[in-house]
Amino acid sequence: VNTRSFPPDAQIYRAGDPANYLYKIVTGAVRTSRVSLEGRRQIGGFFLSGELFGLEPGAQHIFSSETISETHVLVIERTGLASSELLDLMHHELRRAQNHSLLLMMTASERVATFLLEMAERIHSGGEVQLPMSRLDIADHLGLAIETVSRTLTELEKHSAIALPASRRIVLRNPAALKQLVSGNQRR
Amino acid sequence: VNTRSFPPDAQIYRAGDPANYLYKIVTGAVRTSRVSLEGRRQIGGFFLSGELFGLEPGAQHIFSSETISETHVLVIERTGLASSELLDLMHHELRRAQNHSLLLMMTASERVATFLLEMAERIHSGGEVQLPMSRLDIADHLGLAIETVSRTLTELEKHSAIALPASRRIVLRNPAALKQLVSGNQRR
DNA sequence: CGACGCCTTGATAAATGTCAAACGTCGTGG
DNA sequence: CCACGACGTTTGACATTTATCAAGGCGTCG
Repeated sequence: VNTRSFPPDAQIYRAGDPANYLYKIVTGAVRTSRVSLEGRRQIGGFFLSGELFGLEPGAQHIFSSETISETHVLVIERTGLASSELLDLMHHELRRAQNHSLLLMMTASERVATFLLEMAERIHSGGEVQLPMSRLDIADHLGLAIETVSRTLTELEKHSAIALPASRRIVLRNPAALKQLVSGNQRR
Repeated sequence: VNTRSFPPDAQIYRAGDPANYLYKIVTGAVRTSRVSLEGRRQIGGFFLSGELFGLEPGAQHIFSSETISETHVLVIERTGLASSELLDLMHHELRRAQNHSLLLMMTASERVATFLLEMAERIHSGGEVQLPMSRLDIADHLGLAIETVSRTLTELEKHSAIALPASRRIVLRNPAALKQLVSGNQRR
């Protein structure tokens, strides 16, 4: 169990690298990504303080991973983990991937609302979310154009579901409205 | 290790049921599905002869599973599997889920082409695919409207990438063109 | 102050969804 | 044997959503 530090936008591992290590974030934020044949970038997930990433099916990484901000990680040898632990982590990843698929079948505002609620939950900083990632990162995670993400956010602000004191600070003014949006009970 | 048979459109297990068993298809075809809060149906995957399904994160099923045609399965107790086997299966599922996410970020024709190529590979019946599932099933798997799936198929037929001797029989007349489509090198 | 990166906004085009109708196939019953 | 009806599929017209292209604003850091 070793520790390492990375500046912003540094690559921690690349797709194709052997997947021998897991990483636990001490401070900072990380995204995993891959570029499809068509040239589209997919962001598999975002990982925040206290979260674990780097676990992948097979011996090699399919996704690359890059830091978003300056990041300190604990490096954990995969071989040092009991298979029951591995199984648990795999469960978690699988569920994440399945939910991501579901998310990608939603409309733009549903995706954005879902994303915000999830982020708020994971950051648990009382109604206000400080996003580490750029709009483009969010767009590539949600499968939307960056302009659509931006427009959707201002739309949510207009309906006073959220407030945007700064572009990366988001106040969940009305989480219930967001949840309702996710449940699709209202069409606009 | 037991064996069971189901008529078409029978439910094998439901979301929420304890996930104590895996199923190996002897003959037939199965789909796993769930319905989101918004009422959209998502089909997680299709499973064909020889394939294994029913493995899910956690103790309960998240997806339901239904037969598509008459189906015979081998029922396998999860507890009877070595954790290394479980891990392998989980790997496989995880990769499937990740690829599904990628698919859902593609355009309609890319999704359909990808789907056809994958099906052809799994059925390996020499250039011709006999699809067990309905257009609606395909649509709910690809995250498209049924009409879009239908239109895309006739479009592919017009470009003589495929032939449609019957609605559920598809001849891959030009797999290279399909692959090219998937790689996004041509816009229409 | 100025330049750069990121974000937003606007105008327009393209893709996809929705609603509706027609078509084909297949099985049933007259 | 044929007519009918049910169901899945296709096609058409149109509405809506989202992407694309282009410009402008805003904040930060030199």
